[in-house]
Amino acid sequence: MPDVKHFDPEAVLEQVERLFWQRGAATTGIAEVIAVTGLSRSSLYATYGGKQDLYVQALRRYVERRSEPMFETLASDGRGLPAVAAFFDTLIEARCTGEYARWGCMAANAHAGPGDPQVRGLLDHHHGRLRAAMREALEAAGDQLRPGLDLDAVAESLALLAYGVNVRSRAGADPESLHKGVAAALDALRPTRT
Amino acid sequence: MPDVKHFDPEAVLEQVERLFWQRGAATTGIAEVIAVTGLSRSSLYATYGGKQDLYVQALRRYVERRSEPMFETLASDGRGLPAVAAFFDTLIEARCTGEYARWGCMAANAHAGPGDPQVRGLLDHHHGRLRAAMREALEAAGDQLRPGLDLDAVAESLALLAYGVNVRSRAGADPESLHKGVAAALDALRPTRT
DNA sequence: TCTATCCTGGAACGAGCAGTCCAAGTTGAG
DNA sequence: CTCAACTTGGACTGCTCGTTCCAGGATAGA
Repeated sequence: MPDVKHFDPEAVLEQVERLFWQRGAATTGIAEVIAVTGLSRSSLYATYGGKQDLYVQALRRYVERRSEPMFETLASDGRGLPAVAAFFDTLIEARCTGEYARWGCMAANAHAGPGDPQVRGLLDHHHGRLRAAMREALEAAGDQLRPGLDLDAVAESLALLAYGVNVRSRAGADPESLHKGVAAALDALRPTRT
Repeated sequence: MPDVKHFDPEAVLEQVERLFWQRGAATTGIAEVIAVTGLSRSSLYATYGGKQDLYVQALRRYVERRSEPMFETLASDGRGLPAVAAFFDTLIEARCTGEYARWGCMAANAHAGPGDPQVRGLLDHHHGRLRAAMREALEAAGDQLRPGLDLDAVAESLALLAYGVNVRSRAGADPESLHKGVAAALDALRPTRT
């Protein structure tokens, strides 16, 4: 059965992911996808389906291959607040400098689009994973935290803060301001110095 | 000079604002704008220019007429932390229930679009105003706050938090979770109970 | 070598897009 | 009343969109 594809579907999907991540789904045409990936319309539609399917697959890849590793690092770090701080440092660095500067977070960006059910499912999953990882990191913080905190609620607030960082970085926010804001949020969690 | 328009440009602009706010600029066609406003292509293009100009004007109206009043209330309240809490309560209520439920914040949504310079200018202005209002509210908090806080940094962190609320609410986030997250962030600012 | 199968390239399609243009209508000034 | 200025409705244009389709090429098994 000569059914061997002439390209690597995973590698192509990564290119597509980057295109949609940077430019957004609505403002990116199939013609651009073809130009960037180099494959033909037939192969594209045969392999991935239509544009919306393609976008969903790209977003899924982003959540699984880009976000999830960061979440796992955060959850399994074990240092407590320094792990959370490192997470935000890495995030701000990635969002403001280098190859992906001003691309924001593809999942955060996707919130602005139309409310496709598949997309919403991915976004809810993404948020749940972020919050859970944040919560795990906080559980390891012990007495680095002031007493009496509701860790679930704090995890939620830090997850929301991360969305803020992602959103503002896409508009070219000053990384120093972002660092300051994050530092203030984390400082407030620490016990009062005695 | 019979040059009286047959419609109220301001009222039309509000309808356009709501359309772009809810559906986004890229996914809204001029045909929809015409259908909703009831005016003709000629009048639309003669009055507002092309689609991008129209979007910028709608976004400007949103920032000036929707966001700014909330910022002014926050800045001039004078109660301190309760004012900040009330701001977030109102925000979550507006984002999750009623006429504008799941529309998010038009300015936050605009971050996901292409980096148009005019749009970016509006978004930077919007963020600056939010942060400044937050800072003013915090200055009135006095000893409601734990000592030693950097108010600028805290204001930035609360502004970022607001973006998180706006973004997640568009995906239908549970308002209770949002309230919890906000409450945790504000609680952490208070002095340790003695 | 022959054949069945599947992938590939590119032409073609209809729909929808943003934007232009002009004849017709309306209104205040003279 | 007449005219000039301006708005209005809607036909029209050229383009781009996502999607379909098919002839041709490549390949593995018989």
